[in-house]
Amino acid sequence: MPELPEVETIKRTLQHLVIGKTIQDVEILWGKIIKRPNDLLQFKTLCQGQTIHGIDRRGKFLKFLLDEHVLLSHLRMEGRYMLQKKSEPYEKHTHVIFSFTDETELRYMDVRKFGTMHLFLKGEEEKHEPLAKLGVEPFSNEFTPNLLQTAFQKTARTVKAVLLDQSIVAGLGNIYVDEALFRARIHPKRIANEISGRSIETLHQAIVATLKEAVEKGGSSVRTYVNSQGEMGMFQLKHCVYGKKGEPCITCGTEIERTVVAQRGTHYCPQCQK
DNA sequence: AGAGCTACTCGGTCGC
DNA sequence: TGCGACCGAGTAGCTC
Repeated sequence: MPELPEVETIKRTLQHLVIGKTIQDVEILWGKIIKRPNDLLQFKTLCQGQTIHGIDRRGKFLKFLLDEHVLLSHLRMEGRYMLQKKSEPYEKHTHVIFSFTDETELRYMDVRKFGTMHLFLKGEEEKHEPLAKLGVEPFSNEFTPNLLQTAFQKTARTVKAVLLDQSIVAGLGNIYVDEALFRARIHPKRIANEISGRSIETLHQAIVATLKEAVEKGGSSVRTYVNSQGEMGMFQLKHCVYGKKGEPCITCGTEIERTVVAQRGTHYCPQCQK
């Protein structure tokens, strides 16, 4: 489940692999991945001949910077990119193939077929869905305890639901919300507008620290997730609560519990998190 | 009006 | 072995 640290890791890996390459052709084996433009032939035609000049990240979206266009790619749960030789056979679940003018091609694979791609003219992408309503980047100066406080004050949703809301902070997902809440010792079901300013400050620090450590470790490898060079991220070794149901809390030894909050499986320590 | 739900997209996995 | 429930990110569309 690529969240910000995994997408950041993939971005850095892909930068080394595809910057400077020119797209010769695009093959689309599962059309529903392409959300914009509507017409698949138009998507192909617009990509053809364009060179990849850079790769950015916004929230959990990858941004491929082309000559005239920007290609947004969201991996959802299990999307992956692989740079492979054209001569290599397609692996299972390969859905979109960007073949370059050299002997290689960038292949998008996705077991769940949930991933999306949007193509925009440069500068247009921030004005439309899916980026238009995206919240602040957690590593930017805009992400402050004050911003969290303002968002928390005006809602009776659970703190977990608010942190998963991409229109407030972009890039947090199920794993890192659980980990950040554990670090901040806040129960995931706490109501956002009932959390003290001091706790919000702790939570803010916990979010930034958790994400920074995860990026340094190359993200988490959950299920089949592998970055585009085939390496496994190592942050899952650092998980304190996610996927640890029944295991002792590293702080107090109490068994980690699993519940459902905001329609998501949620792991927490019933002793430490209040 | 706007906040906050639910349905929907998929297929591997798991439990019965 | 077969079948249905489940999971989950983001958004459309619904309800209250």
